[in-house]
Amino acid sequence: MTRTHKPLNRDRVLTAAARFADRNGLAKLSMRKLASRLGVEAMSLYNHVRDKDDILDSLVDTVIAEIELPARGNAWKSAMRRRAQSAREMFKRHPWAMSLMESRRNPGPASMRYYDAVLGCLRQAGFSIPMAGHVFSALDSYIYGFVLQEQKLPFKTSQELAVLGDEILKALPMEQFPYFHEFIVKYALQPEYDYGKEFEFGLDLILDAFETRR
Amino acid sequence: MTRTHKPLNRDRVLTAAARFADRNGLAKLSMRKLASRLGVEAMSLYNHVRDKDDILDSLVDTVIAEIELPARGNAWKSAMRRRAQSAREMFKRHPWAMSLMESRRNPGPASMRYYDAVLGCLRQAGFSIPMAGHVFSALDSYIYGFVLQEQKLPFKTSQELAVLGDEILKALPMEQFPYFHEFIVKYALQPEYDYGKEFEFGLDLILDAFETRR
DNA sequence: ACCTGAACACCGTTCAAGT
DNA sequence: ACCTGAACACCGTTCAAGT
Repeated sequence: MTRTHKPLNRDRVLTAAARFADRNGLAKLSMRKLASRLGVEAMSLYNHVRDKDDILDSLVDTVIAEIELPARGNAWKSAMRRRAQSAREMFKRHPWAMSLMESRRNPGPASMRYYDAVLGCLRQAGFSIPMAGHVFSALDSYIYGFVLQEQKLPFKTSQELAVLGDEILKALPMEQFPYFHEFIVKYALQPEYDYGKEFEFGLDLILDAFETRR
Repeated sequence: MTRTHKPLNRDRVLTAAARFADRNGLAKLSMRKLASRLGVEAMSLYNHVRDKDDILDSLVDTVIAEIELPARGNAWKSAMRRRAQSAREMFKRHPWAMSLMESRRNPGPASMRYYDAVLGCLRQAGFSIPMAGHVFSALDSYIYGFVLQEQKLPFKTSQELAVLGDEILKALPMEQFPYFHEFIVKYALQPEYDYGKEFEFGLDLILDAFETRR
């Protein structure tokens, strides 16, 4: 509305874009709306970023920079566990980041620092180069895949799940889906069930399996 | 162009949508273009599907139906390995499916059959309900995450990688990224390197780890 | 150097009107 | 029952014109 007199720059555009996505979701982010957030017309943005893809590519790198790098000298397992948790928390703060990582394939400087730090931690822990590649691939696949599944769940808490319970069971006749039905009734609908806890289980399973192959 | 005289129906709309996405990518799929593919105006589609979201939700289910279900009575490990490979092949045929799975959270009938078959295989192999949940979560996280990473690579073959090699190394100064640089030069740029092979390694690692916990 | 108005080539969707 | 023209409220992006 009222003209801001601060000069616009690339960084202000990018942080505004991230804030907008945090609040409204990636789908609603448009050049026009982003510009109006900044008190400017859409066309002005093109003085500071190449195009919308440029913004999206940069957002990926910004978000990767938020992942805690493995600390030097820490035991490899706890360093990897911390990094996995940190990545998962980042995706919780920025749910739009997952869909973005998928489509963007131009790694920025933060991504490269991240790759280097992880490989360095593993190499110093005594893994061979190929084995470090195996650990990296398996761990990152697990982390990304878990977050993806977690985000796909139609509920966030066990309370939300309980509310959905009846509806779910109606769509899930026991004769047709005996095992799925059993799983939901006897396990997932119990108050102590929390899908989020699965994360640690699979993570430690993979870490332990690699410890024996170090 | 020339009017088709076959009557339009929901199924024809959906298969046309899948074909269009296979050929042109999901980003280019619009109601208008899809309609013109079917020899019709965009507005006609709304007689057969609720809206574009309806099409996308249904595509997810269609694509899940292409994943081979674990065969009854097979050993659980080979059944799970086959299903993992089958899922990965499906994502190769339909690269757009991954980004779709992420945003859609309404499981259709094929998804439910899939969940039931996997849980059934694990239960019959002697896993407890919670342990079956662990296996399912860890395995699916790994599969989805791996496919996601594989799709993110900017190259498909080791030849493509070799072509990119110089460019990659230019962006990867050894002083700044010693471990990443080492990894690329000594390992990933070797002609026998194939990221796709990592899939089996991590998959078997997880399967073996669960075998000892059965 | 930075911003903008007008324009272009697109979107998804609604609705009244046609057959 | 199915299809369509016109319309509405949007998109990303270019370009010449303004300061």
